[in-house]
Amino acid sequence: MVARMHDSTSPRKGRTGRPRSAEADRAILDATRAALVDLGWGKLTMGEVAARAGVAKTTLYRRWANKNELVVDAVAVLFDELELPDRGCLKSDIEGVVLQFGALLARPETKTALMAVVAESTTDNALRERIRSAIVDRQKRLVVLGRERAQQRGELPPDSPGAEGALAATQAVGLIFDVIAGAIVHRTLVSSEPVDPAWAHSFSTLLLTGLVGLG
Amino acid sequence: MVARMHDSTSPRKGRTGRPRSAEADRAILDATRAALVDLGWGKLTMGEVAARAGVAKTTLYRRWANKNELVVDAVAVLFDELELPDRGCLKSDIEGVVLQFGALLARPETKTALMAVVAESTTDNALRERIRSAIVDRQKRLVVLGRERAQQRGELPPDSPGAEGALAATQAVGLIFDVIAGAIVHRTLVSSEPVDPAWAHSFSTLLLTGLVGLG
Amino acid sequence: MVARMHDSTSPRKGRTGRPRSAEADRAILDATRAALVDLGWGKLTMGEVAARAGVAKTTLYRRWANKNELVVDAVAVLFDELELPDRGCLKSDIEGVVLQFGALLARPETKTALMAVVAESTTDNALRERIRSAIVDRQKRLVVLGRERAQQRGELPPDSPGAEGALAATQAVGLIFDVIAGAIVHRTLVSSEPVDPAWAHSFSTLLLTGLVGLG
Amino acid sequence: MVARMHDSTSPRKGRTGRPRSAEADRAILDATRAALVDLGWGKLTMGEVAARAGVAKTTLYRRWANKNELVVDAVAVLFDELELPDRGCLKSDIEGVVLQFGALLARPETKTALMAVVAESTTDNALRERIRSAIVDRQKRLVVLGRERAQQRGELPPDSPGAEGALAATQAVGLIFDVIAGAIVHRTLVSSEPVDPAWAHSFSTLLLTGLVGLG
DNA sequence: ACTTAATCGAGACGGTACGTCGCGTCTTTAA
DNA sequence: TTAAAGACGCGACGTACCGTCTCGATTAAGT
Repeated sequence: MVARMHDSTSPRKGRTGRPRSAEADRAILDATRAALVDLGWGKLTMGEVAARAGVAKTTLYRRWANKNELVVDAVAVLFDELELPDRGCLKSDIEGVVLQFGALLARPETKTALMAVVAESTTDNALRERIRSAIVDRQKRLVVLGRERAQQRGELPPDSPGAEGALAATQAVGLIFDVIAGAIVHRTLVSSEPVDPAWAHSFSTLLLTGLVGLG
Repeated sequence: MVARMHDSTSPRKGRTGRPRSAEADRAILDATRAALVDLGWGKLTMGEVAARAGVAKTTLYRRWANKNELVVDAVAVLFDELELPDRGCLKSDIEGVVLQFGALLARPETKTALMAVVAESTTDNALRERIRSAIVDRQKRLVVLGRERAQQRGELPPDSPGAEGALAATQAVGLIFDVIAGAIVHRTLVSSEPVDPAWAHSFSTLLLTGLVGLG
Repeated sequence: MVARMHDSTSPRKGRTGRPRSAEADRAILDATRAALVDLGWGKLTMGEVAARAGVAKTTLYRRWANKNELVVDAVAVLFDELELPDRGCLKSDIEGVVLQFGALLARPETKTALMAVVAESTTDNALRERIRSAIVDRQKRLVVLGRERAQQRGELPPDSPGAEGALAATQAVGLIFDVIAGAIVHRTLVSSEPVDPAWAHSFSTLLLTGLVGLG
Repeated sequence: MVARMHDSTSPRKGRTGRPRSAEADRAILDATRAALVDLGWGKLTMGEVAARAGVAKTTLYRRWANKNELVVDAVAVLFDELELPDRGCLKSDIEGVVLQFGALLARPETKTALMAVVAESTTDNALRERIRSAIVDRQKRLVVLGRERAQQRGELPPDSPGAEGALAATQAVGLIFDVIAGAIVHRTLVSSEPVDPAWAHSFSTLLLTGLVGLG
């Protein structure tokens, strides 16, 4: 189910009949997020979402094919709030974004939704692709940006020139992203301990100087 | 559901009544893993597991309260196969365990089951606790062991003496575990790229020497 | 369970939503009767009825709260086939209806179902009420009709005028109904002997002339 | 299952091993009657009876093969209390026994148990036979006795002599028994109205003088 | 006293049916 | 044509009892 059933931007010109309610769209997505917080993924039902949104089940299915699609759309927007403020040095930049991401994952709807859709994606390639494009890849910009800033400051060596260097840089971005996002997610969801300033400090130290520097 | 319904280690001394069948335990867990491979998390049903195990559904529910608890126990044992072979230096040891863990997560039953139960655990504290005790905490041994070995070899500084030092060491183990496990899980399940020797090399380099060394 | 879950007579005017399928109603009641013949009360299951009716189990439960209620409704209609043909004199009329009722109770589905629901009704007031309204009270018409006819023929004295007379008539109908129905049921189900013309003759003689006349 | 699994009168001579507990027998039958009152036939479970009797389920099944057998044994004794006191005339004798039987059937355990086993017997011939021998036929003595008394008093004509007359007398007893017992059972369990002196009077009048005499 | 063996309680076992819940679809009336 | 309402077929759920089967612990009668 890659093809969207739903595109609120198309005005559906030249069509007859009663138009779809834009308000229903908003109410459904809001209800989905709220229900996710209250019930979690497993207890979330389409009927419940419809009831909370004051809408018939038919109206949901007219827009989204199933629970996964609905939830991905409902939560994708939540991840766009991450930013990389310039705190003057690479270490501070890292700590800042780590704390932001940690705070985001501490919120119940974010935590629940992210894990649920990722879990579902292990058996649904289309869903995995959708998550990557809608959520994950968009956040790699933070790593790219932080890296560029650090190179300009001289905290990191510049990329090697040429195609090889570009490839190495891409791979480095991927690696760093997996390490940062993975560590935060694992600490929050598996170890279930908080991503607080002390941990952010330890983590950024490890990331910058390695195990030897950790002491 | 804090109290365990199931504890195969206690021999139930002095208790009356017919004892639980140890063979049923084993058959159920085997059937769960097999069904997980064939059907995936979403299609896995208690009835199917019972049928495959040649056991009544009641027998499952007598031991596990629901699908999540059962799958955690069924999958937990898979993680016990991880080892830390002595490859002579810290870097090689890390690469070895990273590759092992990566291979484990590449198997469908591990991947799908682990993500699903972690997702459910975001709204189920008892389940989270069970995951931690049955899976996560038991694997921290690998980090502890690798650290000790490296200290004996002189690759890492020894722990500071006294209570403070012990605390710092515990925190360091937790941090390192979150970083290693988090990175592997994230690469496998979110980025959906393989944990191969090249990546293991890059990752262990980053972990040992930090971003500067990655250059 | 005083409120009816099921009322096929109300056309639900002005209500919204998909209406209940009248065909499903019929199919379910037919299937219930057929299954009753094949399986008997004890082996009759809701799932079996649903399967025979080509209907989902939920559809049964949407209409009837349990097996008893369903069977009462399924069997009630069978009693409507009883008639009081005009055979010219009271005694013949009685013999006719006695034989009809005896034949009805000889059929397996009637016998097994009636006794089972009556047995359940000893501890279920709602069920007893349903039996009375769906089966018993509707057949009192036969007694009322037979009595009127006999009065018109002069075989029985007319009702006394006034309220007292009406009350006495009502009580007489109740008494006669208990005697006739009770005797037939008892002979069939407890004594397990047939209601044949000879017995019908003896019984109607007893009923008309009393023990002295039986001599 | 006509053969008894259980015979408390045999001392089991010459057998070794622990003897059966006579107290358990009594406790089980008492518990069965009590549970029948509280729960009714449908909700009565072997486990419940065992728990109330302070006995293991095994102990029940060692003595009775199933619920039916147990309940028949538990309730048969209740019907032996009926008597036919000599009140001087046939009509009074009838009213007396009608009221006795009515009072017996008004008690919850009697009512429930009788209907339950009769219902079950519609699909179990052995059970029907057991009921007839243990309960029904034993009460026909009341009709025989009352008839003889009335004949001695000259209220009823004597039996015709010879084999034919004996047959006729047997059939008359059967008919009268079905009418009396049937009417009382029907009024109590189906019409669910009380068998009080007024009704007993009307009924005995009908029985003696027939419909014409009923007025 | 010591064996022998049937009984006891407790409770796990393989089954069957239960009545409920959520899914995603279909069918109605109203706007 | 869409909307709300709600019935539909389907399939899994988790529970309740069934009647059977181990268990270890009693409890006599026969040695």
